[in-house]
Amino acid sequence: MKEPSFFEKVYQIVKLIPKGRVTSYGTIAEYLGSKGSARMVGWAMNKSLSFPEDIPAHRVVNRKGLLTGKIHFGGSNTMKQLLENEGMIIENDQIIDFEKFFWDPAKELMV
DNA sequence: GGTGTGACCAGCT
DNA sequence: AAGCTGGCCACAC
Repeated sequence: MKEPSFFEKVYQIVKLIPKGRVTSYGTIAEYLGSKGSARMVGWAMNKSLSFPEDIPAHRVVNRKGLLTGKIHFGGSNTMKQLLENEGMIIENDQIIDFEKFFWDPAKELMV
């Protein structure tokens, strides 16, 4: 059988993100072995919105903890609402204490 | 089948 | 110091 593509791996990682945690595109890309493919991760999220699967794309933000992808959630602050619903604080489209909520797969999955 | 794009990141000018 | 380009891989037209 075929191995999961970079694209598929991204979904696996995102779905593994625990509630109340967030991660960045570059981190996922780096974890997959392609640090420079950070763009692919975000782009994969865009497609995930069209997929019937439950991809918590709102838990994935950029390196600065900025909700760069909220625009694709409909242009509204839907992404912000989801994150706040999980117990985090968002201000000016930016996650407060981003480092504290940061979820690193390389550390969490690697035990 | 080639070109362009894409929710990024980091380095160079 | 800040702005911009390059790079990565996969999909859409």
